[in-house]
Amino acid sequence: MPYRPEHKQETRERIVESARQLFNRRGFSDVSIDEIMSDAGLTRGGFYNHFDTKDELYCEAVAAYTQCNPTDRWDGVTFDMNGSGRTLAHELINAYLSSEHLGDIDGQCPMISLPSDVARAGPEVRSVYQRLLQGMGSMIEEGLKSENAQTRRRTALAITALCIGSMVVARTVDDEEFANEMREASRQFILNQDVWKPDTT
Amino acid sequence: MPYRPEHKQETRERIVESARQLFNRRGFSDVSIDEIMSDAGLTRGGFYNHFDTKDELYCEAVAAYTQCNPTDRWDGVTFDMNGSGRTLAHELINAYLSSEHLGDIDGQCPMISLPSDVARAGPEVRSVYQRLLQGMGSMIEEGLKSENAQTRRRTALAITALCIGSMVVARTVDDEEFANEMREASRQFILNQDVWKPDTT
DNA sequence: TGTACATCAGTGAACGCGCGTTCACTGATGTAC
DNA sequence: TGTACATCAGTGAACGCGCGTTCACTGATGTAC
Repeated sequence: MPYRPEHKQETRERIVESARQLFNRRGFSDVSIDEIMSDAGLTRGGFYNHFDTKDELYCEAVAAYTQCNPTDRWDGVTFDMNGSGRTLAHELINAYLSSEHLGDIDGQCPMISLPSDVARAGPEVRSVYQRLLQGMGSMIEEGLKSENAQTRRRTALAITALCIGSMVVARTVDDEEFANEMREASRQFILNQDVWKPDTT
Repeated sequence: MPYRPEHKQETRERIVESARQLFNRRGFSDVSIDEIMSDAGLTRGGFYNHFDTKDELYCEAVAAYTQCNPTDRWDGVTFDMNGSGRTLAHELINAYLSSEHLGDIDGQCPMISLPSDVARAGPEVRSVYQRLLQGMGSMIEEGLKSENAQTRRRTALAITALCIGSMVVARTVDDEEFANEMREASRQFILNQDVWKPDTT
């Protein structure tokens, strides 16, 4: 056994992390395997020791985001309201719609950076993406005051779409001021809705 | 003068229209000039009689959508509520968030099909895109009841982000039922807001 | 503790292919007579 | 009305390049003795 058993796994994770960041920045098609491998401190040829095809890496890179707890990921960027009675849903929304998250292209949620790419991708990637989406929807739903279940679910879906949509749109424009106006308008709009659990307002 | 003076312009428009549809379907990078030209009934070489680079065509293809009146474009898919007191904003939202618009990949608004591509594109494309965005925001703002101007503008921006976002997200998932749930939940959420001009409810 | 060895993660040259772009040409067309 | 011609939109072979993928190899490593 020439290398420690964890060695190969660690290299693989390094490749996935490089890929995730590069895909976030420039999409799937415009990033080459050469670039990913060299970003991970390796050379082209080794890639196929770890993956069968570039598509397989694409799935893993999108899934990689799911595997971290979202609160871990956004811990550094939550607003300073800790210790208050706010729900997880509020923390999530404030962090998700923060200017830090908008600027953090490498660390950004792939639902913001990759929706068009995923819409054209194969069923594996798309189902990974849908799981992310439903996870976010569930977290938001938990913060809503209890009316009938269908209303809650629908409201949660709409708010999820608004969180993602405003950030997607904000990322497309060059005009940074307009981008932040869009982001902040959406954040206020969501928080001002009369749908949240009473202890969160 | 070997051809009618409009001849070249017509060919050019045919190329732009083919490009717009193919980009909508598969994005900028994954569509080749060969495909576009052959879709327009032409061959590769002629492309450079009309455009200097592929990027120039990209700008025109996104802009092409702006040049039609949005109400013209969506006329065929508006809900059957004509003659009622509904505002243009309501018509727009119902058409934009219709299942017809979700399914019409070729004719779909480029803000839905291309946000990730545009986020990575050059400043020309991005500014064309921003104009589309602001146009939609203005149309929605006209349907809002008059409070102070800033509140109106912010509300309009959030609703714009939700219209686009829910459709972007709905397009990414394979599960058609979930996609339509997302779309319909967002549509209801928007129309149920207590922000619209009284004559529209 | 020191050495010889088998393993396999990583290397880098090479492949075939499709791309954006170029260019010498062709032939359909409107015009001049 | 008929013909000869100049124009230029459109053709298709060719280019150089970068891509995803393959493969014979190398050399760092943990293990056996």
